[in-house]
Amino acid sequence: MPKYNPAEIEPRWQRFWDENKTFKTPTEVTGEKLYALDMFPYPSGEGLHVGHPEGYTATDIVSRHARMVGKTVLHPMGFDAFGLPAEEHAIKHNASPREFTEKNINTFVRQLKDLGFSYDWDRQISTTDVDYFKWTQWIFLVLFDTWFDADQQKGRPISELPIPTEIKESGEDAVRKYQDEFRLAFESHAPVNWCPALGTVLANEEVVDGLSDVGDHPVQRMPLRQWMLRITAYADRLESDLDQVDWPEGIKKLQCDWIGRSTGAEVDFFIGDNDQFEPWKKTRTENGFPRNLPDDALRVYTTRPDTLYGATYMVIAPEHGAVEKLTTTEQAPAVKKYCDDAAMKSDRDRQDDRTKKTGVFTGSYAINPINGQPVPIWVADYVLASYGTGAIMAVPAHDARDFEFAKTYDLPIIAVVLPPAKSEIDQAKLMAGEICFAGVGTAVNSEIYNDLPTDEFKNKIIETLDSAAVGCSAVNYKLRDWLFSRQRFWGEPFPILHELDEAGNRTGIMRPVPLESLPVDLPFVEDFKPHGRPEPPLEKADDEWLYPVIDGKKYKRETNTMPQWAGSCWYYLRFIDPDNASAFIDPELEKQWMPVDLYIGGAEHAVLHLLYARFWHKVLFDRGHLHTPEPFKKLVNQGMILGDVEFTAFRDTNEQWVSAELTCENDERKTVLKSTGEELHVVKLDPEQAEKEGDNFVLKSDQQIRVDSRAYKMSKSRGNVVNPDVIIAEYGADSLRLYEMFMGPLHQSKPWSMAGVNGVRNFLDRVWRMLVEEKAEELCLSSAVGDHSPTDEQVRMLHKTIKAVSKDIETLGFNTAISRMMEFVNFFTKQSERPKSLMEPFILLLSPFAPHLAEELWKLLGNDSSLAYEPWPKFDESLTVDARVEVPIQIMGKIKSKVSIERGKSAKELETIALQDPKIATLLEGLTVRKIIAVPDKLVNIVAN
RNA sequence: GCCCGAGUGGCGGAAUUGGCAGACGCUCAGGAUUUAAAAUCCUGUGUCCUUACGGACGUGCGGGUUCAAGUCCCGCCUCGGGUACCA
Repeated sequence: MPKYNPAEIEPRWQRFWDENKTFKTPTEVTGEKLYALDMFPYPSGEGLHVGHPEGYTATDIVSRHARMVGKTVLHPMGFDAFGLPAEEHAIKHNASPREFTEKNINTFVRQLKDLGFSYDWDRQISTTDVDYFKWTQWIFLVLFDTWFDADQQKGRPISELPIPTEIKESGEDAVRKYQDEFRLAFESHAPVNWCPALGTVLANEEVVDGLSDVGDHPVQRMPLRQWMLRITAYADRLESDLDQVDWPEGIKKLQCDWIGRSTGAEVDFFIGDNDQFEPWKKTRTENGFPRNLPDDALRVYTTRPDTLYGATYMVIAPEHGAVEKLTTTEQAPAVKKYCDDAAMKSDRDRQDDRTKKTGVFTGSYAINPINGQPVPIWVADYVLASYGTGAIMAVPAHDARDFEFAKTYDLPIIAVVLPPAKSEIDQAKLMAGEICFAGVGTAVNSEIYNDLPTDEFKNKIIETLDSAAVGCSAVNYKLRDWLFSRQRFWGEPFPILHELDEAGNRTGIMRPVPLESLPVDLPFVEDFKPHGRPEPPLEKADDEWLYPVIDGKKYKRETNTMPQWAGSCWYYLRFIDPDNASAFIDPELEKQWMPVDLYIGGAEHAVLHLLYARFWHKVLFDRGHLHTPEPFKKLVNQGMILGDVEFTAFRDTNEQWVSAELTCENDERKTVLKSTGEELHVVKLDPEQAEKEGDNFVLKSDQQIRVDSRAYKMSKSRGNVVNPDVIIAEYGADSLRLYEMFMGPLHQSKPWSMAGVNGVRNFLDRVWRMLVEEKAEELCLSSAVGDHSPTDEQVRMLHKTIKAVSKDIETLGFNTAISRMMEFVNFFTKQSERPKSLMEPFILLLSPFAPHLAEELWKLLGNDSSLAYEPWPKFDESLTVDARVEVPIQIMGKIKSKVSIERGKSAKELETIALQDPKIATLLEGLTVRKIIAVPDKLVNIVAN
């Protein structure tokens, strides 16, 4: 009994593809190329999750389709394998992170092959391969060798950096140190996330709400020598080049917001005696606006220079360099205490305190350059040292934070912007300082600028400030430079040597490891357990590794390692030329294949990975190593696959049911009674126990009790994780692929449903039976399939299907493509004659979606080679439309009748046909026809009363 | 708070430029086949009224534009995601 048996078919075809290298990338691109890329996975110990194959199936369908339309396809897969979990595992089990990682990669490869993806496995790479990270280190050295020329907006070799004469005269070391200040990769003393409980430093992404992602321990900020990458230099290009790519608008916006470009002005407030203000202004006008701020002024950044007349006080960050200088002796103890407290505060505490504003008066005043008014200077932690100039002019009438602060400390509030007339803001309250208005409007209380609209005012006042040399227009970004080092073992070592003096101390001179000495491999380290101090584990390497001697000089290797992002910043380039031993990529191949045409992955990488990769790409582009300014032409984010829908009900301590709308979640994520906070039992219901009542679900046994119905994110703790291995074993890989595509639109998140998997399996069974004689002893074609000449109707069915499926693959509308194929099968299983000439093209249509089954049936239809490169079926437009159409006839927009007519009737003819329709004629009796709208082949609407 | 995204049957979801709401699948019900079951095949399945013929209502809510609105405009509500003192 030859039943559809994926467990037998699928491994057989996977072996066939493997042995015949069916999906090996051609060495030459002929005709059009397609580079279809998945965001490569982190090979976790848990193995593949059903979320992975969603995007992978999508790119696989696109790739398989592209091969059939004659494109040359690059479709690779690799692994982003550095990272904390492997290191943690190694510490716990006293094992090697490399072995653990390799084991996990093997599992992933096995699982991916089980799904029948058409990857070119000869190009498999892992970021942990020594041959791979050799080039990651090389790219780091490119960054190290590059400075950003702001005038040309371009990264250039450090050797081209203009050196001031006085530096040049001070000798070679001075020049090297000067250059070091401009490199895109540079050292700095930055605060890091130090977690005392875990005894380790954490990456930002491992800190959630000021607590460690693992174990919820508090995290402190402490300064440490770190490597930084000057991504801020590329902020403008990273923002403006988004115009060149075909990405979802939402993702572009996320990146823009993350870059956070804002325009405004820097303004200097004079610090000194009142009678010195006029002379100061005069000197300024004469000497111009100083690039480096002199001691006699406090510089602020504002996006609203138009509110300068409303600045009633100033605030500097507790970490601001001028705090001490500005603090009067009288205020010194209070200010010192405040700043010390702020430094001690963990991020968590700062978050908790965010709602209430605190601060302390320094005792000094600054003079507003526009009106000569003295304003008090405060210190407060709601101003960040790391943004703008670390100081602000506070305009409480027009900024919510300043308003709150002014109310707390009873500072004056002066309104200087009137809201537009149609606004609902209460003007009287605004003028009285009772409310705050942050929008735009027209100026008031601003002397000669009164009545100017905000925008005009801004431009005018920047001009004024500029000509008086007390301010200038300025741009700021939320984007910070990228903290690029980690104090971990399992990452790429930096290819940097620090020169040591006789005593073994760093001289401050750095030397890149030369290309011929790359890669710098990870040394053997006995034990990389955290030891309570934030020193990198590589400090424990033996002296031979740690202290190389070159040309008689002793060096110490850099012992920080790169973050996990490093390897994923350029892997898409290496896939093009994975075995190149002499370069990171062959320039000719790069020209052939770049950019990536389609890039699919999760939205969790919308900002960081995509921004970092674009940054590296631009640096490599500037330095002439690449020919495209952007790496990823089209980007699609797949939605999240949630667990099966769950029904939950709640019981109180007396075992009484509590209706869902009376409950809420408390801070500890426990479900409690809204009114009393009493903790409730959460009861998972069988779907049978719930039923729909109005807009909600209720208990069948007590319809007064509302229950919760929703799908949750899959998680181990919730126990709703679906393992792809299990689905493949039970339904087959083709069913899993098809189901994940059939669930809904690719970009949308959607709940898993086992019944749905069964549904698509049913469809594949029907495909099988459409062609296979199930009752026969041996595998053979169904008697219905043969060399019949097809009927018109059958031909139309095929051509309609080809058209729809082809279009849907192009727009990535896989769910509707599948439903069209279902319609085809539903139609033909009812036909007693199924012409082979129509069955063959159908199998080709199905093949990108369910490749194993398609290959099997293709062979059964008498073909002896793989269908992977068969030409994609073509359709004839004229054969996709029916000769007759059914046209609804409406009266006043309501359908009253339908007529079947020949396609292509004119509006005039339609009108006549509609009025002659007996049913319509009866209904129109006694009514006056006012107007008839007839849309050919669509509908007729009669307006009558 | 702010910024995105989404609300369509019991469920997942379909619906070129406004033009037959509910394609396709699941679920459920009935029937055929079968000694029986599984499998398969057929029929039905938005809500309400009606014995029926048929009719009324219906795309989160309230308004509007239009011959015609799931689709366009205005005002809300709910859910999901992101982000958080960025001046």
